[in-house]
Amino acid sequence: MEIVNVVNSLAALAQENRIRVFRHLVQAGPQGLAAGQLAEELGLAAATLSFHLKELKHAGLINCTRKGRSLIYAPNFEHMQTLINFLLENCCCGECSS
Amino acid sequence: MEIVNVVNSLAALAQENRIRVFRHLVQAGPQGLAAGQLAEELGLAAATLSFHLKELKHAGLINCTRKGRSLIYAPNFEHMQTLINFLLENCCCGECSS
DNA sequence: TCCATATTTCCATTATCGTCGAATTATGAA
DNA sequence: TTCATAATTCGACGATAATGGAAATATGGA
Repeated sequence: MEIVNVVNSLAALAQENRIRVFRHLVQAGPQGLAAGQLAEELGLAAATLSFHLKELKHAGLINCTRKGRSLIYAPNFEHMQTLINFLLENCCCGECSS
Repeated sequence: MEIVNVVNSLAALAQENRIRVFRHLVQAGPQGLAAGQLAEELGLAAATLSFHLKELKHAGLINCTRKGRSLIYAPNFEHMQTLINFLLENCCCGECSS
């Protein structure tokens, strides 16, 4: 993973509504959730949620598939794993081996 | 760690110059580096670096001690470990055990 | 085709971020 | 005390982010 991707991924997660969205999707699991359901459950305006979903998707943290009229969003666990590995790899210096 | 601290820490790292500063400090190790030395080695204006150091310090990612006229900055490895543990704890769902 | 639903894009507004020169504060040495 | 060095704070600027109403796009059903 390039450093610019790391910065983008961290920036995507470094916003309260987006981290709520992401964790909600993590809790929902691999089968994902529709955008509308997310908007209702998190109390976000559709346009606002769409903006944040785009950010998370652009960073590679979530995937999107269509199911009928709905767009289903789910976490990209592999990307998250890569991001965490990068942080562990560069920040741990022995003292903080996991 | 509170979620607001997580957001603050991620936001602090989600900026190219700040991640450069942080990783430079990580590489320098626990003995740390003076602000002026950091500024020179990273090619940053003193005021700019000071701004970023304040952000990192406020997030708890680095510590600061005075040594004569110089202020020495060093990574806070414990904080980093806590942050990584939070991410692992909340995002891993079995698929991505480290 | 026409309509309803789901979501995104567009737009404007407000707030915050990143930058750096200049001024200020803090420390140490003569 | 006076000066030099180290770093921060101040001030201003341009750039980007966050928000949500309104309009546009996409899909499916009648």
